[in-house]
Amino acid sequence: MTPSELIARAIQRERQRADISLTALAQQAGLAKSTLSQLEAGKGNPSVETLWSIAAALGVPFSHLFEMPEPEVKLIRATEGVGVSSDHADFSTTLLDKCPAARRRDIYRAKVLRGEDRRANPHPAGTVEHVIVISGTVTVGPVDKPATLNTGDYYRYPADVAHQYVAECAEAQIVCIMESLE
Amino acid sequence: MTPSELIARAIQRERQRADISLTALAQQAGLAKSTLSQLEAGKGNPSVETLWSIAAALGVPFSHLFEMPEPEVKLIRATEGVGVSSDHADFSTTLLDKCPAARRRDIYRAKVLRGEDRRANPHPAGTVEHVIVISGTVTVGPVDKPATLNTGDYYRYPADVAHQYVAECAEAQIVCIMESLE
DNA sequence: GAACTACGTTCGACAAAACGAACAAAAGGC
DNA sequence: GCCTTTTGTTCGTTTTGTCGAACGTAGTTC
Repeated sequence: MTPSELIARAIQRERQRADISLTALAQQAGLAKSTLSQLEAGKGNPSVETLWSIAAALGVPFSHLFEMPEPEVKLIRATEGVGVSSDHADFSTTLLDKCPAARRRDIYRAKVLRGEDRRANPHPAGTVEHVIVISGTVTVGPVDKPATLNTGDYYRYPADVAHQYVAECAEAQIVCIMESLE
Repeated sequence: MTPSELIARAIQRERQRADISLTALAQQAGLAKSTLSQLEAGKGNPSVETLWSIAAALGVPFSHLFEMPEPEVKLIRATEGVGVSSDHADFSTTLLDKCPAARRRDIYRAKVLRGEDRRANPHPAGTVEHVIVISGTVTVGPVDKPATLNTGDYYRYPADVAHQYVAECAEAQIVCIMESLE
C-alpha cells in the first residue's frame, strides 16, 4: 500500500463521514480545491503542513489519516490468536489488539509457565503496563516493586524500567495492557 | 506545536534511539543528507513520501513520527476495588484505572451474575470496548452482533450503539476496557 | 602534523507541489 | 424550460521541497 493511496482513501473516508463537500473542506483547511482533488485521486504527495490543515479541518487527529479502516468487531478465542515471538518458551503472548496510530496502547494476553522468570527490558519512557490475572498466580512488576497476583487481581506499574513476569504456579494466564503516555 | 517541530523532534529521537548517523540514515532512506538535516532543524515541510522513507529506514511505524515523546504503581486485589454504582444487582463493576486526561480509556473489572441481562446505552460516538473473560461464560457485544465468550476469550466491538452483557453461567468475571477515539 | 575518513551544514539548480482561474456536470429554484 | 448554485476536475503559473556538490568541523591513522 503506497502512502498516496492510503491518504487518498483516508481523506475520502473522513470527508464522507463528516458529510462535507470537497470545496467546503478546502476552504476550511485553507487549501486550494485542486490540491484536495488531486489528493483524493491518489495522485498527490502532500506535505505535512497540507495534511495537518486537512486533519484540523476534518476535526480528526493527524495520524488518523494514515490508518487502515479496521473491522468493527474482532473476536479472539482463548485458543486462538497470533502469537508474539518470545525467546522464552515459558512465556507466550498473544497480541489481542494493536495500538492504533492515534494512541499508544497494546493489549496482550499472555501465558506464563513456571520455570525461569521472564525479564523484560525497559520500554520507551512513559510506558505503563496494566496486568489483570485471568488464572493462576504470578509475580509481576518492576524488579524493585514486584507484586504477587491471584486471579482477578489488577496491577499497574511503570514499564520504562526493567520488569518481570514470574509464574508462581504451573501455568498462569494474564491480560496485559501496555500503554505510553503522550 | 507546529508539525515541523514535532517531526524534527521525532526524527532526532528515533534516530538517536536507533544509534545511526544522519548520513547513514539518509543513505538508507534514499534521501539527500541535506533534506534530513533541514528536517531535523525544524526548517522543513516534508512530503509524505519523504517521511515514509524515513520511517521505513528507522524501522518504526509511520505514525510514530507524529507522537509526542514521554509512574507509580497501583495494585487492586480481586476482592478489593471501588465499586461503581449500578442499578443492576447482577452486574457489579470495579473501576481499575481511570482514564488520564491525555487519553480516553477506562479499565473495568466486572462481575456478571445470571439473571436479567444487562443492557448498556450507547456511549459517545467512537467509543470502543474490549472485553476479556476472566471466568465463566458471558454473551457481550452490540445487540446485533453479540458474541458468547469463555474464559480467556477476547472481543472488541463498537460501544456507541446499544450493547449488552449477559451471564451464561451463575457468575462470570470480565475485564472491560472502554476507550474513546480522540 | 599532514592525510584521511566521517559527521552535519549551507548553497544553487531542478523537479514537483500548491495555487488560482477556467472548465464541464449535476442539483435545486422559480 | 432556463437560470443559478454547487459539485469536482483540469491547466498554466508560482512557490517550495528535494537533490547533489561544496563546505567547515572533528576525530583517526600513520
